[in-house]
This record gives sequence, C-alpha cells and structure tokens, in this order.
Amino acid sequence: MNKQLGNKVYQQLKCDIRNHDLPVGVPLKQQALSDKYAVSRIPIRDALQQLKAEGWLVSVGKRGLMIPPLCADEAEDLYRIRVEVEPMILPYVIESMTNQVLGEAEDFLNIIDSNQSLGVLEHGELNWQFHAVLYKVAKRSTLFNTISSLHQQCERYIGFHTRNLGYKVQSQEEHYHLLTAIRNRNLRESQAILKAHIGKAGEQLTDYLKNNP
Amino acid sequence: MNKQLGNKVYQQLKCDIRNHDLPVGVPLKQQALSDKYAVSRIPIRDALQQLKAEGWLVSVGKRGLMIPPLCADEAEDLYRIRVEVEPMILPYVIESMTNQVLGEAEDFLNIIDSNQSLGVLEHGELNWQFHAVLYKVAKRSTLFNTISSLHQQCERYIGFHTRNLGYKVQSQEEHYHLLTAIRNRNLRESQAILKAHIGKAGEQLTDYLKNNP
DNA sequence: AAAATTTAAATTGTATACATTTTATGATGT
DNA sequence: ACATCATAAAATGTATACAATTTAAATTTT
Repeated sequence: MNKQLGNKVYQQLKCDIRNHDLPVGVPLKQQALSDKYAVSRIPIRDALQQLKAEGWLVSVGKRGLMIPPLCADEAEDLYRIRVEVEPMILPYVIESMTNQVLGEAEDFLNIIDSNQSLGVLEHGELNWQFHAVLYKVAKRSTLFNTISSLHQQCERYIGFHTRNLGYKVQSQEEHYHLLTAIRNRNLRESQAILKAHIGKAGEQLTDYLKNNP
Repeated sequence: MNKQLGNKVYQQLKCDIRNHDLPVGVPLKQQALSDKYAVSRIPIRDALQQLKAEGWLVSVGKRGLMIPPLCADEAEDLYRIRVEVEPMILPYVIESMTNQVLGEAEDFLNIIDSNQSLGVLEHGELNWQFHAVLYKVAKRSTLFNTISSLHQQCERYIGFHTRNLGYKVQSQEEHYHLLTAIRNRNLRESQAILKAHIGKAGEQLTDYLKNNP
C-alpha cells in the first residue's frame, strides 16, 4: 500500500484545499487533474477517494467530487465534539507521561514562540504536533485516531481565527498551562484547561463564520 | 462516483468481515480477491481503500491490508466516545421532531419485536435504522456523519453481547423509553436514557472482551 | 415556444498490460 | 552454520485502452 504518485497528488490536493486555492462547490474532473499533475487517472482516483473518505471532498450527485463549502454548523459540531472527546485521552496521557515527551512538547511551543511571523499553515501544523506528541503516549489508538480525524476535518477552518494576533498569544498561554497541569499529573485541571482551550477556539471560529456568511 | 463492481466488492467484503468469515491479521492479496470475485484489480483496490478509510482494514507495513484483530481497548474507546457524542444531537432532534418520524422509528422497534429469531446482522442493522431515523431529522450532517462513522466502527463488535437474549429485551425497553422522552420533548431525560443505553452496552461488551482474550 | 425524445460529447468505471517495488529464495563467502 | 549479497518470484502501482454511464446538445413533437 505504497502509492507514490497517488500520495503525491493526495498531498498536493489537500494542500491546495487548505490554502483555499481551489474553487469550492464545483465538481473536480479526473481528466483535468490528470493533465495538471501529469499522471494517469488511476493515482488521481486513489487520491480523490482518500480525500473523500477524510471529508476533504464530498460527492455532488453523480457528477463527481467537490470541495464542500465552509459551513458554520460543521465547525460548531466539530469543535463541540472535540471539547468532549479530547479530554477523554488525558487520564491515559498523564498515566504514561515521561519527561522526555514533556520536553518534546515544550520544544514545539518554543518553536511557535520564536518564529514570530509563522504562516497559518505552519502554525496549525505545529499546534497539532504539540497536541499529538502528548496524546500519543496514551497508547490508545482508537481514541487517538478519532481525535486526529476530527483535527483533520477542522484544518480547513483554522486560519480564520488564528489570524488575529491576540488568539495566538492566548492560545500559547493555554498550551503552557496545559503542559504544567499534565506535568503535575493534575487530571481535573488539565481536562478543564483543554476543554476551555478547544471550546474558546470553537466559539471564536463559529462566531466569525456566522457573521461572515 | 458510481462504482458498480467496486461497490459490490466493498459490500461483500464488509459483510464477510462482519460475519468473521475472513482470517484476521493476515494481509489480503489483491490477486486472490480479483480471482474470487471475478473482477479486475481496479475495483478491488477501490473497495480495499474505502474499507481502510472506514477502519475495516488497516495496513500491515508495506505488505498490504489486513483485518484488524478485535481489541477490548478499541471497543471501550468507541463506546465511551459514543456516550458523549450521541446525546449531543438530541437537542436538534427534539427541536425538529415530527409525528411521522416518531412513527417510522416505532415501526423499526416493532419489527425487531415481532421477528423473534433475528440474525445478529439484521438485528444490528435494524437497531441502527431506529437510531438513524431519529438522528436524521436533526439536520446536523457533521454530527450525524461522526456518529454514523462510530457506529460503523462498532459493527464488528456487536453480536458479542446481542447474543444474550437478555440484552435484546432490555435494549428494546430502553429504545421505547427513549422514544417516549423524545416525543415528550424531554431533553434531559432523553439524553440520560441514551447515555445509559450506550454506556451499558459498551460495558457489557468490554467486560466480555476482557474476559475472552 | 415548451416539453419530450434522440443523438453526440464528455466523463467515469473497468480491464488488460506494463513498470516498479517488495518479498522470498538460493548462492556465495567467511 | 550464519550472515550477506545476488537473483528470481510475487505483489503492488501506474499507464493505456476500452466499455458503460452520464451530461449536454440538438432535433422532433405537441
């Protein structure tokens, strides 16, 4: 299961969708993509199907696949689910936490702090890396995969609220608090911080989307 | 996006996996499946990739895709997530509920009651139909899709606890209670019933799996 | 002119053939 | 006997070619 071209197309398309470089709501044509990326339609189809399975594309009748329009309801649902699900992994995280992993996580935060003018995409990626490195020590693959999937679905929306300089600063503050609570093996507090962290981001994003239809 | 053969293979494979008719943990060979179903490898690959995206198959290194072994931790995580997520849709369900949908849902329960000796597969399907018809009126596609995906991932595990005759009776009782609470537009009670309904099933299943390694 | 039917173009699905990669086998050397 | 490397076999990834389906256009009919 090592699709080289298929994977390349998959990555490229996902990147284009994240950057809003592709038209929303119109069906993608396999032929056009085949020409654009200079590969046959087989790897194109592989990439499209995978993107569909992950929610980056949705079918539009029998006409093909399209990039779904951004939707306040979707963002609201995704963040509200994350608020409930992500804290569920923290007991296992705290149970198995090591100093090495705490260090790795802190490194990600420092990288975000030091690079003042980070692109929206890079910031989102580093943000996920921070959370992921903590979640991974839990060794609960199902919980982790579910959380990871939710994060992926949120990716198209991040950037609408991370553009505010204010958000970035506050978000980092919450990250450090979370890290401290986990280091102290304080489950209740870490869960409360994470809940608030996700909930706040979700509310800001949802408000923005509702006011910019 | 209308794969006729691919879809047929997908359905058949999923059915075989659900019925535990296929060996677990060994990589599937595209060639063998191509011979078995008398179609080329292209639709086979489509089906495999879709099944992988939905968690019915997982990669085993670069050797291909295999049916993942059943795992108590996975069942535990899935049900605990469902306990938190599924009640989230009930406010919207109650808000938009109609008598017609209530009737449809009740029909499904009656079908389960009347057919005394229902196969595990059919019972699971009808059970989901009951929940789905209620959830659908909420018109929250993201929440619904997430719930649906979680249900799908649970499907391989159902049957381990639905074989007990006792469970079926109790489950139906809870279904009728849930329906009544929704009919009365009683949000708190309906959420409590649903939470308990899922939580109980999850515990029974997890206990069974932990005792039968 | 509007609706319905037919025809042509475009698009997707599938099969076959080939290329590439991976895995297994066996030879070689120490 | 064990490890290492070379070779062959198997399996997957990709391209091209063809078939079936769907969409659009054109024609006919009322």
